[in-house]
Amino acid sequence: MNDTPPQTRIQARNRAVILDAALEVFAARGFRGATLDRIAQVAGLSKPNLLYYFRSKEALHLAILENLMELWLAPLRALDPEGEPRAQIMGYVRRKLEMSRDHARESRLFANEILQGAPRARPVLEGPLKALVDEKAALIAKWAEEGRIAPVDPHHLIFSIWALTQHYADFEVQLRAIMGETDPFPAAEAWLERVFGTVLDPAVPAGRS
Amino acid sequence: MNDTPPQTRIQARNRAVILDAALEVFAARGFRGATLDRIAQVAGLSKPNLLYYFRSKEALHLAILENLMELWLAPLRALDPEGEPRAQIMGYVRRKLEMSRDHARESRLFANEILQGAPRARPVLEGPLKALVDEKAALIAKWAEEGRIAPVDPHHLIFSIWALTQHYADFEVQLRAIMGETDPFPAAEAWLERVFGTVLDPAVPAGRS
DNA sequence: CATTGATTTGACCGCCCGGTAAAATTCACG
DNA sequence: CGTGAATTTTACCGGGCGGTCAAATCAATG
Repeated sequence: MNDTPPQTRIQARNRAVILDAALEVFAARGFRGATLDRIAQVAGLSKPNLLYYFRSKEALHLAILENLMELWLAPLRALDPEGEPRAQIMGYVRRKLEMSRDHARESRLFANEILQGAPRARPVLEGPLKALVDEKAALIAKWAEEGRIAPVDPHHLIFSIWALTQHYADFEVQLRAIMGETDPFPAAEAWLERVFGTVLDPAVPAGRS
Repeated sequence: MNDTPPQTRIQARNRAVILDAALEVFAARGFRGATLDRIAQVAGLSKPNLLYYFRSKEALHLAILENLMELWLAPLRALDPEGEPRAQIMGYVRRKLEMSRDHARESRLFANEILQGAPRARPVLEGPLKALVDEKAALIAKWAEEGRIAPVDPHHLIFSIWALTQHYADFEVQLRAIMGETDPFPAAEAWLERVFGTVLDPAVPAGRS
């Protein structure tokens, strides 16, 4: 499985620099909108030098995607079947929101990729992502059946967590246009705690008409 | 104000065809990823012919944005200060979800634009959009003070409605990868009714720890 | 310090892109 | 059906794009 056998220090450093620059540019402009010239410029290298480390734009994008998958799936993977259900789900919400705050570029890169039909990420979505989601959805469904959380549609609950947390990274420009310079994350955390806290509370009757 | 004085039938038809094709292509690939050749091809015209109706790619994109603004703001604008608060907000949620179902391309075009820093839509965001949101947020705040809905942060409530509804259009590929071919909208509608129904219910205590 | 492999550079290629010019065609109207 | 305006096409241009190549430079080892 080790397909990067001997790696010099220079290689390690330059690959890292390039991946970071490419993340920046792909996130800000999408795959087609990004140019190798710009990535090379941000990385502080010449374009042919960049292509010495990654044989094509496509390969570079795929390398980023692979690098990111573990980071991206980790918060959901950490949902613990042995833990207290509501605490587990609230923890997931919190971790996802932290992702939006601390890894906004990664979030925007994914958003760009999916918006444009996921031409490169499709296999990951239909493979590992689907498997993980199905597994955790089953867990949440079990918790609901046992009455430890309110009865919910597990898939739509997960989609809601994605939507609400990622929105703060992906649509940041819009939020700032409306809210100004104030950091939205403290209020967002309180709000999301409130939303999912009430909707998961088994003692709360599903909203009256 | 009438800056399109005499418009022939051919002009009306071709402008409409072009705008539709451009919406399709911009939504699927973003501004930089879209090409005039492709838009012309989808519209069934030659590229110079397309440029006879819109003087540049930029102008075409702006025309779409202007066309869309009214459609896009309408659901929020319809929030009626005289209506019953919860019914009004639930109606807004429903209208926005309908937008995602019936105008997915428009949603994705906006998402692309905002994701990439809103270089063209910024004025609209900071102008009319902010004004409308501030107005309606004040209305929601008033309703909350009067105890007619649960106390909420009005801005984050609105952001949540955007995030949850638009997610079904913008991330459709991801949803389908996980859920398969089944239409997600019926379940989505029930779920959103549930979420906002409980979170707005003044009789429901904010979720316990 | 010489040699050899790793790294970097400059010059370049062919293609695609946004856009233009002008000729050719079509249309509306008397 | 003739005429002038509206529309469409053909041919093209300059620049930027992803990518290649061979030469130059650098780094590590004996």
